[in-house]
Amino acid sequence: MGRSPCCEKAHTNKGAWTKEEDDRLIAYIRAHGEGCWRSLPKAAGLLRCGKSCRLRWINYLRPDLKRGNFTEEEDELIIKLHSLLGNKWSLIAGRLPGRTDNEIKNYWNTHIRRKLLSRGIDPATHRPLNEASQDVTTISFSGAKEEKEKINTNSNNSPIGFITKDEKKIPVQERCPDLNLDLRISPPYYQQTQPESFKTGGGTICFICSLGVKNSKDCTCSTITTAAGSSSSSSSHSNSNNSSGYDFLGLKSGILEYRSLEMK
DNA sequence: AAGAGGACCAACCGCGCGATT
DNA sequence: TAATCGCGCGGTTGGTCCTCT
Repeated sequence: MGRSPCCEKAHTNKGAWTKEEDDRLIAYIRAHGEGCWRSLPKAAGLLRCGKSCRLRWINYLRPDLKRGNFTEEEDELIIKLHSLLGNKWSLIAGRLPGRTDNEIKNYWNTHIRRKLLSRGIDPATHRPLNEASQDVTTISFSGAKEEKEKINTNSNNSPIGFITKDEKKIPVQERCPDLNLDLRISPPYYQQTQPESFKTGGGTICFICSLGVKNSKDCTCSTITTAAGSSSSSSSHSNSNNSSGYDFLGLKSGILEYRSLEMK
């Protein structure tokens, strides 16, 4: 299937953006909103391709971006999410308010990779380095049992650092030892910036909506408040449930089929 | 002071996917 | 049903800054 180039490369600027280009882009998007990236450069008077404009806006110019260093909490959350999702930077970014996929990707490659390596963890598999030679490609809870013996031989290496006292009593380490279906984080950033049409009466939105998916058939906004409020935790290391808990990644509600997730 | 090498990060590139025609 | 469009994603590149020798 053929594919036309995204822009006339001969007549577009490349490389670093100038202040003037930034100003033009910001002014245009303020006036007309995001979208139609293909036609935006011409309309905004920019000699850039649409993709370049989109990237510049999303990664650098968006007003809601959080600049500055990552906090320790963000570090740990990224590690946790990466162990679940692999290199799905956009999904990970969706759970970190004000952070972009590109920023997280860069941060992962420059900081967290080293951090994990220094802990003796393989950044690709989130398993101890001396297990790294095994080809682990799929997250599987049922597989934990089968690997029990293998893993027991490496019990001197603890996984990513989220193990609890209770878990230490049982020398079984799952592939994703911290994959807690009750895992909860604070409500996503989108909740605060959602247009009114995305808010339910109680002000809580579902996972789908939190990712910015509009009018999805999977939207459970109408039921999530009840579900979150009535959920109970069976995990030994879940935090104390509160009624504002968030259905992390939609695992509890079954929106995300975590068993089919694959790690690269 | 200056050069080398590494770290960091903005930006580019190619591809996949869903929507549209 | 196939072709095309437009967008978004993940991988990679290249320029700049920093640190070390």
